[in-house]
Amino acid sequence: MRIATWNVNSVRIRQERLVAWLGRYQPDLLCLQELKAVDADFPWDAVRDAGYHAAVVGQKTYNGVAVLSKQPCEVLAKNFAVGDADPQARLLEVRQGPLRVLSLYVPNGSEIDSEKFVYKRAWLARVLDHLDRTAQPSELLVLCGDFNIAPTDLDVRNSAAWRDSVLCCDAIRGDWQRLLDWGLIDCVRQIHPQERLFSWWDYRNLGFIKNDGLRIDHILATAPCAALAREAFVDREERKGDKPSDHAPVVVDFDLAV
DNA sequence: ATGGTTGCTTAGCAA
Repeated sequence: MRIATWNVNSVRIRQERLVAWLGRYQPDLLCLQELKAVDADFPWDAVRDAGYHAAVVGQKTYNGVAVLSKQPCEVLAKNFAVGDADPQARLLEVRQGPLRVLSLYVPNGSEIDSEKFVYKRAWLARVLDHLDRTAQPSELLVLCGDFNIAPTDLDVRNSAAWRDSVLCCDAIRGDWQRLLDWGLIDCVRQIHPQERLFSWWDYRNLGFIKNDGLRIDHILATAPCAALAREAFVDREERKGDKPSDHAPVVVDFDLAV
């Protein structure tokens, strides 16, 4: 079973690339982030014609997440089920057989001394609360998405420059550690313990040309699920060419049938 | 990480 995650940065402008990528890599499940479109503007027909079902939580202008799947999925949650309603569309949870999958778009956080960073950390705390309430580390569970966290300096090409950013600071890496402590494993790092792999390059500053990259898109899995991971890669090629997303897709293959 | 770029929306925000 191939599971992938990709921040497409507008599903409408990336429609052609998305369909081509589905055809090329044939994921069983693809989690998307930053749709930047309401449900009605999602490219339902193109995705269906590519052979995929879709569950979508859209939003005008910003955010928006989806899960595309070869087999139909049952939607378990759109946004957090308890507490104040999150006005931003950043979470979608689905089930396919014994497997539960979340597509997450963690807030970026802007600057460390900002309300947005407070929201980012509170949002991550709500993810943990969601896991505590609804899941167990012993089940087959995968969290996919743009976490806007580079877990270690190995995940940052120019770590000194990014050290005190919202993607790399101690506070946010502490929040990442709490996800691992809950019982989640970074599948890409498990398979490639020492490789410099990046998933995002800023449009600004010629980030890709200079390979000023960070690994902030992740596939986390519970131990029984991570034990089935066989292969993992970042599709850096997808960042090239005309009108790429600023993120590349991340892929993990599991010895798991649906 | 000043600016730089991209996307949505249509001047300014978010990333």
